Amino acid sequence: MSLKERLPDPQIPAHERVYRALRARIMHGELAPAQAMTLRGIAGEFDVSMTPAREALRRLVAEGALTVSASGRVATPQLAPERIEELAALRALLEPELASRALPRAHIALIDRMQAINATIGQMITNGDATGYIRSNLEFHRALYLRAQAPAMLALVETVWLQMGPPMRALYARTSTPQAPANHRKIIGALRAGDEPGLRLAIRMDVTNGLRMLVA
Amino acid sequence: MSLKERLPDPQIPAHERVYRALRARIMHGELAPAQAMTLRGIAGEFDVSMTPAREALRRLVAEGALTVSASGRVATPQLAPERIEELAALRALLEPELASRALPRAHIALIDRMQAINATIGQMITNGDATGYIRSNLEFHRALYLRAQAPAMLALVETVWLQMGPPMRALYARTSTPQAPANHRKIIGALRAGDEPGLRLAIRMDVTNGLRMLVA
DNA sequence: ATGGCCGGACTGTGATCACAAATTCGGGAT
DNA sequence: ATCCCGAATTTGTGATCACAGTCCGGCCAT
Repeated sequence: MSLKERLPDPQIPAHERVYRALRARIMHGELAPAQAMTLRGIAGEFDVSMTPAREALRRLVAEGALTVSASGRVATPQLAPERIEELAALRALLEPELASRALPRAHIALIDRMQAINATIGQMITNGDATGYIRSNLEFHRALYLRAQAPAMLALVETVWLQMGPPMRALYARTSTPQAPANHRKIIGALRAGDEPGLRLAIRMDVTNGLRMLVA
Repeated sequence: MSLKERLPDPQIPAHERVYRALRARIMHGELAPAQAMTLRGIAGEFDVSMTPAREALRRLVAEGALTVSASGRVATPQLAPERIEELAALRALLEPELASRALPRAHIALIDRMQAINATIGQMITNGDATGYIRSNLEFHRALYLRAQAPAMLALVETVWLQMGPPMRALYARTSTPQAPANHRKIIGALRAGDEPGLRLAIRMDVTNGLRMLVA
């Protein structure tokens, strides 16, 4: 053995696989704030060596999804309330712009899909599935923003989502009555009506309502 | 020799040193678009092994400063005009907000410093120092935005600056009459007057004027 | 001369190891 | 019981290497 043994590695590199898995965990709120992780721990969990594990972690640190202490230890960040408000302000700034750009390209099929996703969100709430709720919620927004044809802007918003992952988890640990579906219905309504100002407002409300619950 | 030989490595890790150097190069427009680089080349240049070189490059890729081909080669991106416009739109969206938040905290010393930086910008222009011009220009903006107490927002803007580095270089290779100082004087004036709407407008004009030159 | 092909050099990926710093934990003194 | 200190373990950093895929050169056939 030792230096060969390359079995199911078609196309996607190991560091990418680790990165995607960890990123999903963080964004969907599966990790609590200030949760520490070690290179060897991650490497062992994904059955890779330290090298790809280190690359994946470093990449997440670069995106602000993880913080690194002075000694090099990495952990999910413990955000101060002002930082959470700042991230929410960024969402309130960027997402209406993305929605506005997507509006002209939002055809019926998209709106129907968003409505379906919104139904899924309702199910997640009744099931008490916090992770599934967060994931579906982001999927709802991403489905719309993808139509904006603005990859750089979307990438920025996604890093903001990433940074809000752990706080979101902490939120759903204490409260349990999200009102996202109602806001989302307003978004869908504005889309149907082609009402650009209404859409911007609905998006902003949806984003800042989530915030209000987070810091309250 | 071989595995020891750790001479002047106090505090700052090798991968960080490489990262900072490359980041500055890119952001200040020292690298042309579509400029390729190799792991071993970077490693050799900074007298480190491939490992820290790889980490530095991966980090820059994560920030959008570099692109990686399907085969793993990294290079500075060759941005399509729509991408450049998108980045400029992001600046126009984020920077007025940062300026607005900095306004209440902008004391005289800061304004004086910005005026001094603006004078330096003028020198850079007369000297024909493109890199120095870009660097001073960003320094002017960063000096203001630092007062906004919004680290996440500033970090996002800086990654946008990073992505615009290579195109900026390409710009100053063909034109040579930046009008930044005039816009900057308007910014300083609005700061002195405590005029928030005027400040937002001046910032937006400064940003979009640079764009107009970029795509023209 | 030109177009396709084949070989070698080059490049990124991942594993493994040496090393130093840091963290942790247990025992002893107060 | 509490605090402190030192040793053992754990942890990140960086170097080196094997390997496979890619890229670039010249060479041969047409």
